[in-house]
Amino acid sequence: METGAIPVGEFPGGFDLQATVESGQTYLWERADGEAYGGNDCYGGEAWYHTVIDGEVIRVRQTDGCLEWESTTDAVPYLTRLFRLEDDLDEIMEVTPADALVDAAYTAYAGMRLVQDPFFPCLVTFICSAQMRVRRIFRMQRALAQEYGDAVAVNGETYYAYPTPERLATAPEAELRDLKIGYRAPYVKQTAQLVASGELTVNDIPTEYEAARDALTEYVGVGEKVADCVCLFSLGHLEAVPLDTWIRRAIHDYYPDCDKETYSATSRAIREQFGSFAGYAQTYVFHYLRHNDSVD
DNA sequence: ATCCAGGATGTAT
DNA sequence: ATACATCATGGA
Repeated sequence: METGAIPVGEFPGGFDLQATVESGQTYLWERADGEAYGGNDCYGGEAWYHTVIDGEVIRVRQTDGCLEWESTTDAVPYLTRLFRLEDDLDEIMEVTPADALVDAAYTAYAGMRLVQDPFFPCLVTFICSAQMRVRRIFRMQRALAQEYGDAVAVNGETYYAYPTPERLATAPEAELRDLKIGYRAPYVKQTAQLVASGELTVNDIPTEYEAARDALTEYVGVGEKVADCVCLFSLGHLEAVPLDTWIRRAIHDYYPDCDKETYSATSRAIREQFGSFAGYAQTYVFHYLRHNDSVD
């Protein structure tokens, strides 16, 4: 295992590993000390997290201003991309209008960054997220990885990669349902088939934001909200604002002028208010509201 | 027991 | 285009 430490405290806006990987924007990192995701506290200030990407294991933890890592490869380029370490948080917060709610969220989770997840895992995790609590989404992804992901053994530990499109495309629907995916099982299978067959891959998704969101809804189980999650958490469209139940409620209560009849109209209104980094504000507010309510 | 969770789909209007 | 029932599962 190679090891290293990235002095993230020196980056504009800093970095908060726990908030970044436990805020419900990515479901691809597992905390080594067990299942505390989505909870109100979490005692995980210096916990290790791990993921598998491109067949490589990456473990990270945060200790006083440093992002420590150990990996089967040089993790720095991966971490820089996956955690968007080059985003200038100070600049982003400066150009994003901060009212009382957004400002409170920024303050509470200073250093939280958006992630940039790999496309297919992000797509499937958010298909699974429909009508599901955050903690259960983590469990579903872990079950999928253990059942269908390639195993990587390092230092006596076994890690599981996220399943490939080919593997999920050929999995019997009944098996997927056994993993407690519920009615999303056929969505996952059919979407995996679209990707595995080459019929609709990430290369077919337009680069422009709204066009990308529309194209993503051609996958099965992907509506406007899930498409926005993929736009924001994988494709780097930082203006995307997924309108889930929490954010809809916040818009209704705090920004009634943006509360329009249709998804796309509300989306446009909220983006006009918060600008090209509206997705950052969305993710902070989502985490802030859900965390303070501490439902799961 | 009843309601709800980071919603989407199929069908009827 | 819009309205509605339906879809699993677990936790409050």
